[in-house]
Amino acid sequence: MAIFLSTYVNKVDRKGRCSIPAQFRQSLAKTSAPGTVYLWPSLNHQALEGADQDYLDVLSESLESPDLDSDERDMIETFIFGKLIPVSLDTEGRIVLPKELAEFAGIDEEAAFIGRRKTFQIWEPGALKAHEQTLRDQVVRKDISLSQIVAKASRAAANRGGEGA
Amino acid sequence: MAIFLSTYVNKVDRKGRCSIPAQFRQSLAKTSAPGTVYLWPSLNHQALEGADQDYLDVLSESLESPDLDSDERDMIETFIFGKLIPVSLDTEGRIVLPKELAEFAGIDEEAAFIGRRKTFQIWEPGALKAHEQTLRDQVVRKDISLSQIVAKASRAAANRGGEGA
DNA sequence: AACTGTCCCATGCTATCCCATGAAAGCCCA
DNA sequence: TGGGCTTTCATGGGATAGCATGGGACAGTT
Repeated sequence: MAIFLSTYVNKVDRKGRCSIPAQFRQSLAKTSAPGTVYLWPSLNHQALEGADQDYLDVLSESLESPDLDSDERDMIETFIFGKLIPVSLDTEGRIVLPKELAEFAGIDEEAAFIGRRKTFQIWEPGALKAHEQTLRDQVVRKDISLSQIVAKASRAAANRGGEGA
Repeated sequence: MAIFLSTYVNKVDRKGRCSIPAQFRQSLAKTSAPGTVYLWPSLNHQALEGADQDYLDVLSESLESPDLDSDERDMIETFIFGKLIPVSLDTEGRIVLPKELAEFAGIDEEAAFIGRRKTFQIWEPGALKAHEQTLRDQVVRKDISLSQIVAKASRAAANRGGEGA
């Protein structure tokens, strides 16, 4: 599965085309479908989410879980798989941003790709900046620190008995 | 088995014909009956459900399971298999929407195809929009996020005895 | 002979492919 | 260490093929 890191801002031309950052492409190259990325509107932000085939396979499998209530399943089927658009890269490594997705995210001339490990997001750069500011305020207000989070997670994993991912 | 993704809105001409989205057709091409789709009225919505031959085979087989109580079996046999209409694609990849089904879903000039992985739905576009709005409100109210659902599902899978994805 | 449903052909639009250009970054050699 | 060279990328435009859509012809049916 591809890993996406860092942030890149690329232009969107008037055909709606946009280069996938070279780093992302290198990561995609090792997946089962190197020439395709999957895009969908984010559930929680005015932004797009993206992932590779392998990630979606995992997601698809987790939907088979009987522990999910049918509301949640219906929602995911409608909002993720129903909105999912497979987009293929051209020989230059570009994708065409589907119109409705670009509109949803308010993307016009530029698109900010932000890596989020197994997935990435695509934002209108201004909206991303605003969003980051909001998050940063929360960090300050809640006094969050990285080492604290790591400590908390590993303590919880230990309590579960050790097989946590 | 074919996988259906994304949403497409196509016109219905005055003969009742309607193009199956090209992506759906490509997916159908790999199934055991590429030129046929099966349609039936949805149990839960004013919409149509569709699938390929292979999916129905699986469904049919699962009806043989002794774990199913007879009410459920009866319901599926009556409302799915009893209402099922096989529809064949013409050389342009179009189907004719059976009148009673189009009426049931309130489809007149346009039809929205929404992929749901192994099946798809056909909605009157306005009705679909309303339905999506309802679901989106639920997402906000319940504060649902995708990563949360994936985490929940994979944790459940681990507890069932697997070693976690 | 009229009607319904199927098949085939025509058309315009949109998306996909291919080639060209310019800038930036890395590399090599002096 | 610095300058020039090469390669990689991002970006742009034009040509081409695929697709959605519409109309007409033909055949089967009643």
